[in-house]
This record gives sequence, structure tokens and C-alpha cells, in this order.
Amino acid sequence: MTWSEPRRAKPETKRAKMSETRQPGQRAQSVYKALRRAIIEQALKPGMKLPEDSIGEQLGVSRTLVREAFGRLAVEGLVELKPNRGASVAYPTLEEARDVFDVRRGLERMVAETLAGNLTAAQAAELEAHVALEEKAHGRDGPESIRLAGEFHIRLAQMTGNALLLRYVQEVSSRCSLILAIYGRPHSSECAVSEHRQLIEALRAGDAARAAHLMDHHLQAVVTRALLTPRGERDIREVLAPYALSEGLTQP
Amino acid sequence: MTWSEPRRAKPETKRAKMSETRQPGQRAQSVYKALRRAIIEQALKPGMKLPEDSIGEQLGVSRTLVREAFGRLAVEGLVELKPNRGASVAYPTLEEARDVFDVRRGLERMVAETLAGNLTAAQAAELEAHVALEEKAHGRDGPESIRLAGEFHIRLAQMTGNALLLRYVQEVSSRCSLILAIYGRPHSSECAVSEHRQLIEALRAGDAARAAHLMDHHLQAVVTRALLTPRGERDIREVLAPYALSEGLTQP
DNA sequence: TCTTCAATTATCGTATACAATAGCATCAAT
DNA sequence: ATTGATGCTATTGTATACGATAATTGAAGA
Repeated sequence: MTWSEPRRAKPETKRAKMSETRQPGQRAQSVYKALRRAIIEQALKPGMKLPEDSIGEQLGVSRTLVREAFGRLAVEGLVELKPNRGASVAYPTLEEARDVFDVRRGLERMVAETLAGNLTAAQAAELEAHVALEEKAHGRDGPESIRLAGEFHIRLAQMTGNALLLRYVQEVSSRCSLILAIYGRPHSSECAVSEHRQLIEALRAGDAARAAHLMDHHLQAVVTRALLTPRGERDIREVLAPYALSEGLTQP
Repeated sequence: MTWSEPRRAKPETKRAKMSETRQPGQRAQSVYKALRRAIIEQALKPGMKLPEDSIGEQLGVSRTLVREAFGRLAVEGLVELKPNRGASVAYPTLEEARDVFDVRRGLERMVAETLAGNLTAAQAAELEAHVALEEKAHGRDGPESIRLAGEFHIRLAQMTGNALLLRYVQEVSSRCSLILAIYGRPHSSECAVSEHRQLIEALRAGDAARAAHLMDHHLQAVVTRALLTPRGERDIREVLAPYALSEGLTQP
């Protein structure tokens, strides 16, 4: 590429945003995001071993960056990091699952209370549009439906304008995906569309108490619809874990 | 070292916990904890630059481990990580500060609601004892008083038995320390002892609504007592930040 | 044939090496 | 004297190297 005016320095400093020029730290972020998505979409299944070498090789980076990503994912509870035994996709216990859902209910209640009466017209419209999408994708296309339902909650959190609240909601949402992958029914509808509709209505009306209440019960419903169903202990892990623990052994 | 019974395999697997034998990953953890404490105790002041080399040298580890610690601390919002410019102790804006306090109020309300009516006698007694300590350290020894007040909230979170809730409360507490270091009054009493006493009483009585309400107002009081006092923009940073931002510059 | 021990291999934990970038100082030109 | 360019230095981003630990496999003995 030739520059018509190579003498002037300033225009160059503006970091050309060409697709080729990846700024540093970007690749680490990419690894993190790739793994995160893979876990949430269950391409990497709960409990699966995550060797640093093979993953780095696959993604075209060194172990260093993979390790960095593991660190972040471990903080978020998506991978487990055992000393000298490496990383594996987290396999939350039922107790941890309950903890996550409890916290999630609390956080999303905050979201509802914050948003009640403070939605702009544009925001309300966007939420309605989102629910419409959910309705369209309802019966067919299971994964898409699940993704949309999750996104609804994320959008709500974003609308609060509270960055920390958003981060926490994202984190518990991710972990809920994992949890439902393990303990959820195959076709639990996740979020009933009508419940989302009612919630929007309450937010619009500025009825904080009702909005919070709806959100709380909505998430509670998700739990009872999906969770609480160890579905026949489909995994030997679940069966053996208590025995292993009582013997002081670590589950493989 | 000689083993009297080297044939039996089981006793060996118990990993001897000799003080000399540091298990791997331990050193990384140590670096993390050291930096965390240093930041919270304001040995490392907000905005201070954190060069990887010097810190690693000081702590006797390589940049690798320092970097790992930075990653975790960045997730928790205690350090800021800018590409190619390294790490520095976080310097939360007033807006971020408000976000943190809002989330904290929500989280601790959860704690209060969870604990109300569920305190064992032993737990109640421990809390009373803690408050007694706070009272003793009230006037004198500022730092100690602040530490105790913070610990009270951590102990409450621990008593819920919800590991995730505990982690979040710890995180927001850390960040609140940073925030108060920047925006707090020199001698804000932080937590009024009487408010802690009232809270314990409500928890004991099982009055969830009153407990939540007390907690909420207690933390709100902390904010108004301490925060909201940019104390005369004592730092040029605060003054220049908006201008720098509007010009796309990053504050040094 | 089954158990037990030992050697091998795979993988991790940490340090170091090397390349890239940003900040700074020096110096020339107007 | 001030402004802008240019090379130097410090520090970061990433990869690789090496020692240490755990998994595995194979062999030997019962």
C-alpha cells in the first residue's frame, strides 16, 4: 500500500482499524470469548477436560494466552482449575446451582426495581420487539429460543446503565446455562413468553413491587420447570460423586 | 526421608502438609493476595502505576505470576489494565462508585433477607461479639475500626452459606474500600455501631422486611456520610478527567 | 490371571526470551 | 525559542523452555 503523504505522522497514529491490524491483548480476549461461547453453547460439555496445549494449538496461540483465558473463566465459574491437574469445564453441584439461581433472582429483582418507571419509549419498544422474536422462535429451533430468552435478561440489565450489575447478571446467566445443561429438562421452555410480556407491562407502569415480584417468580418458575430434575442421574459422575467425596477421593 | 511403611499407597496420597512443601499455584495465589491487601489497605494508592518487573522482583516471582494476579484483580475491578500501558490501581469514577454502592445495597439486602430468622444462637452471639469489638475500637485506631466494620458485613455474607453471594459481597466490599479511599471523608465513621446492633436484632427476630430495610438504609447512610464529598476536587485527576476523556486521551 | 511397582509420557507451573509498542529525550529547523 | 521529527529506553505482549507433578502403561511376581 502506498501513502500519498507519508510525511505527516498524525494520521498514522489514529490506529487504522483495518481488519488485519489486531491490537495487543486482543488475541487473549479472543481466546477467552471463544472458550466462553463454546462452553455456553455446550460445544464443550460440563466436566470435559481442557488441555492447554491442544486448545492453544487449535486456536493458534500459545499456552500463555489459553492460561490467561482459563483464569478469567475460572473466576466466572465456567471452568474449574485444579492444581497440577489442569482445567475442565465446570460441573456445578446441585448446591452450587441453587446458590447461583438464588443470587440471580436477587440481582434480577434489582434490575426490575431499577427499571420500573424508568423505561424510555424506545427501550420498551425494543423489549417488545425482542419478545416478539421469542414468540416467533418458540416452538421450533430450540437453541435459538434459549439464546433469545437469555438475551432478554441481558438487555434488561444493560438498560439499567449499571455496568457492575450488568456484569454480574451476565455471569450468573452464563452459569445458569451450564447448570441447565446438566440438570435441565431437554425441552424446558426456559422462559415463558407471557411472563416476559407481563414483566414489560409492569416496568412500563412503574409498578416496582409488581415488577420485582414478577421477575422473582419468573425465575423461580424457570428453576422448578427445569431444575430439580436430576433426570435419572444420567451421568455416573452424579452417582459416584458422594461416594468419592466420603472416601476423600477426588472425582475424575 | 524414610518411610516406615512405603508399601501402603493410600497414606502417601494424603499429600504431606509440611510447611516447606508449597503446592503449585500457591505462589500465584500469594501474589494475588499480597497485591489485593496492599490495594485495600492503600499501601498502593488509587491510580498508582504497577510495573510488572518491579513488583515481580519485589515479591520474588516472575512477571508471569504478577500478570496472572493482575488479571484476577482486573476482573474484580481493583486494577485497571490498559493495552500496552500496563496495570495501575483502579481509580473508580464517581459514576462507577455509585454503581458499586447500588449493587452492594442490593446484595446485602439479599444477605439480610436470607439470614432473617435463620441465625443460630452461636452465629448471633458471634455477631454480638464482633459489634462489641467494633465499639471498643470506635474512637481510637481508625484503620482498625474500618477493617472491623467491613468484616462485619463479610461475616454476615458467610453465614448465608451461599458461596457466590459471599464472593460478590467481598468483591463490592473491596471496591468500596477503594472508593472511600478516594471520595470518602477522612474520618467518616463508616458504619455506626448502633446500626449494626439494630440489624442483628431484626435478624434475630426474623423480621426479614425490617432487616432488609435496616441494611439498605445503613449502607445508604454510609454513602451519604462518606461519599458525595468529592472534597474540593483535591486531585487534579478529577478535574482533568472529563476534559481528557472528551479529547480521547487517557488519563496518566 | 491378577496385583504391584517402576518407567514412560503427557501435562502443568514457572521462568525466561524475544518481538512490539509507547514514552521520553535529544536534536534540527523555522 | 518553540515546534516537530528521530532514535533510545523502558515496559508490555506473546512464545518458548525447562523442571515438576500426575496419569498411564508395561513388566514382573504371586
